Amino acid sequence: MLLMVRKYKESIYFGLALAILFFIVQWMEIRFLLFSNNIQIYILLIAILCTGIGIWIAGKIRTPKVETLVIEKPVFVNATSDFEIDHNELSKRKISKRELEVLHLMAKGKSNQEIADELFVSLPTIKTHAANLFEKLDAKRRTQAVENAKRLRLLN
Amino acid sequence: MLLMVRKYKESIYFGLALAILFFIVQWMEIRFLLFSNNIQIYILLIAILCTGIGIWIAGKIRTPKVETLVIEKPVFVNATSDFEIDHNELSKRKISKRELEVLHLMAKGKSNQEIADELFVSLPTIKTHAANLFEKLDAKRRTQAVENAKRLRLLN
DNA sequence: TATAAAATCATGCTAAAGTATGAGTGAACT
DNA sequence: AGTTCACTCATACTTTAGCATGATTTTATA
Repeated sequence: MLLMVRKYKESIYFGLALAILFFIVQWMEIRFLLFSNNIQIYILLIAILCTGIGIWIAGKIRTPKVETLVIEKPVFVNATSDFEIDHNELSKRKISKRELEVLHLMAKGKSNQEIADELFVSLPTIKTHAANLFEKLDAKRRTQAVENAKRLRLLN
Repeated sequence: MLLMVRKYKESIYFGLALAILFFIVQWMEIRFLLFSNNIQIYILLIAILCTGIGIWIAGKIRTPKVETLVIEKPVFVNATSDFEIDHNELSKRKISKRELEVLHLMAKGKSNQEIADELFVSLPTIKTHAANLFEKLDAKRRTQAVENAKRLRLLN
């Protein structure tokens, strides 16, 4: 309960402010201080007041514009400097030789057409290989496939 | 004159909005649609509306209070080659901070739409950044851009 | 306070990527 | 001989990427 009060503090304040406003309105009506024939001015005051409240609320609830600075912290994991492909991961994911070949060329930034030309096969073939790779690497796009493959040590 | 309009654009908009609001009020009064005996509900609507407007205005006129958030990103490297970003290459190619940000997300395998969502900007904006990046990295495709960036030590 | 640079957004377009589905071929294995 | 599997190709389709161009707005800076 108390936690909820804290969490929605601003909203509750706003509600309270509105409630108080209405008591004032009521009171003014009763006292005949309300210039009912000139309601515009009255509404103007409400409008300006509430706009002010809105600005105040915004100031309270606004999230500060965060500027992210990424600091790369090196973590030494493995003293061997030379890359070695993870054959275990390869067979676990049932990635074929041809698919790996396509993956390599994809990682080099080649287009499907370029890969097809390089491997002397047709464009649809490369697309099939690519689709199979995405499936096997849990990727939706080639960039993601390459990224995942590097993470899994299938590429360097 | 025109400059003033520009400078106080938000205020002018607010004034105009208020004016329109009053015309509506006037019109409702004329039409007898205004529930004058149940004015509280009416005022409630005005109050909520204007609070919303206030929040909107605050969002527009707020000074960007930047707060730097430092994220330590663990980078797995082998002992021989620890990665360090080549700031020289960055400035030589005039790659801006925002562009580098986009490049990082591209390297993670995100789509333009995902990048746009993550950075709270529109899709065309990301496309522009991407196009500029390709130009600056001598790349034709995003995969190639990422590959080149890694080669130039702008990414790891 | 002008000016330049960076960042944003839009639109209309073409090219490429990706999806879904089906199907043929040849090698390897039992 | 039959089965499995990698590899190949195709067609039709949808989505995303990328290009060109121009404009506005922010932000930094001289």
